[in-house]
Amino acid sequence: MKTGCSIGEKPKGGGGYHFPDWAYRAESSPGSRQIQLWHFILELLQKEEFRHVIAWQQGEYGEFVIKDPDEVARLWGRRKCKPQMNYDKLSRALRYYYNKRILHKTKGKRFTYKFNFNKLVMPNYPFINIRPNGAVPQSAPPVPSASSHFHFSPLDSPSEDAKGSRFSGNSTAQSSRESLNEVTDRKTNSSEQDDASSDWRRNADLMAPRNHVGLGHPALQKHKSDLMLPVFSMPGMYADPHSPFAMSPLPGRGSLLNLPISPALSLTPTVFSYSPSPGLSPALSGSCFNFTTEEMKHYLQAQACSVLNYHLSPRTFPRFPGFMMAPRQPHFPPEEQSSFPIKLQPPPMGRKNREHHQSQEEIQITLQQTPLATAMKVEPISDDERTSDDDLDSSAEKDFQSDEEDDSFSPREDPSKQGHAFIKPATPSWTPVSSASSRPSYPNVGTVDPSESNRITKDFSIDAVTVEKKDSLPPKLRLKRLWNGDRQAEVAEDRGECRKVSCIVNALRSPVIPAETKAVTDS
DNA sequence: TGCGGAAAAG
DNA sequence: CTTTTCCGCA
Repeated sequence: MKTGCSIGEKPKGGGGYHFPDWAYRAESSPGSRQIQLWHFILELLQKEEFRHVIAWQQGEYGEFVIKDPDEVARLWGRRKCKPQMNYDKLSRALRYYYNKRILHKTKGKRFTYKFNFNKLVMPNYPFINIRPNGAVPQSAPPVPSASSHFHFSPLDSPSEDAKGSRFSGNSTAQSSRESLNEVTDRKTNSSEQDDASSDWRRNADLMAPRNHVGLGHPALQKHKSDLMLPVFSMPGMYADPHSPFAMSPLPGRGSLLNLPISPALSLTPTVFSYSPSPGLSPALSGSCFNFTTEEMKHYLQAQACSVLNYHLSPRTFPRFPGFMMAPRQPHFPPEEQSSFPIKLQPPPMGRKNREHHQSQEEIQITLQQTPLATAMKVEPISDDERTSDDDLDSSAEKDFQSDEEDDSFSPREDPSKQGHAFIKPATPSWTPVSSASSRPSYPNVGTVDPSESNRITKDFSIDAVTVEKKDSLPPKLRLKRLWNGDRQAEVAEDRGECRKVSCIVNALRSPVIPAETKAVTDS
């Protein structure tokens, strides 16, 4: 049973790490609990075992290459119990991420895609991790430093305006509090280069870019409460230097991030996410994220924030405790699982039921075939609620599954025990802003390349539309709208959740909020 | 190869 | 909703 197919496994309890309840909540994992493809990809990328199949592309952070498409598809199919899976299908799923801005294709490079970190949160991030004090865990290879600057498209930082102060600037090592503020602020600079030292804040902005733009939509806004990402420190985790997840070697602030979320952020969906498409403005085109370690760190933090703010697809983030994976990592037995029969699923159904059902038999797969497959890290929470626990240890049997398995943790424990810091979202203090409805202006659009702009425009439209009219939208828009809607809903939930937790954030953010609100309103 | 619409499944 | 399945189009 791999987890994949089966439902939940129980975790084992043992070692578990406990995550806050909210981590287990449905809200946290919206929708289907099933693992999402991007998450799966990330898992593969984290494991060395799969390095030959899929790996981070050097040079560009977040960019990865599927070296063996068929294998990846197989693994994915296995995980989802879709024996018929192939790269064509998998890639379609990947393409759906384009609009969500979770991923984008690196043009010109075969089988190469890039995560849009602006949108994703990587809980695992060590950076994020926070130790109370801070040190950063080390291990990670440095983030690439390369060139280092972020180049974001102007889009990202749409209007630069905005909020004004953006960051104060200190260095990285700020207190978490500061972080919060920063986050809150969004803004950005665009691409410029910053010095390394530049703040990540700016980076943060990047993440948040959309806010401005979107700002509006008061209606939409949900204010999310402040959330904090849970972070764990896990040394060792992503060692891959190319991995965006890599830990930062830097000593910096290690503390946790608190991620406050700015109300404003939340709603707007991604309008500007960074999406470098080649077509984009020249500057953008390259797309890229290059950063120094520090920057990366900041960036990540910011991202985290942003994610929250953006509220990506709901499913996207935090919910997975697994994701956070704590310390478990050390053990994945690479071995493959032996063969275990997978549950077959019915033949492909696909679109209109095609007739060809192949025999399911084929389906039966022996997993082992794939040497690669192995334990993967985490999966999202197990499907069932059971709480499981985590499996960290579960080794053996589980392992086999491990590749897919979910890790669950025992719920409700005090995370602190673990040593990881886990932060829950704070309750929001502010009240929702409201509604000023204004249509957003579309700054920068001009700069964008057509395709991109197109997209953006769409988004904007959507937002606007959303605010005003819901139903009339064309289907596509409507979908997007829904998406947004979802988020809103989540927000609400989050709040609740947040409340549970104590947070720090509130105080900090207050100042910010007003600004945002104002901005929105003004528009 | 890659893209994205459409329909359907869960 | 997200992903799977198909498919037609570059």
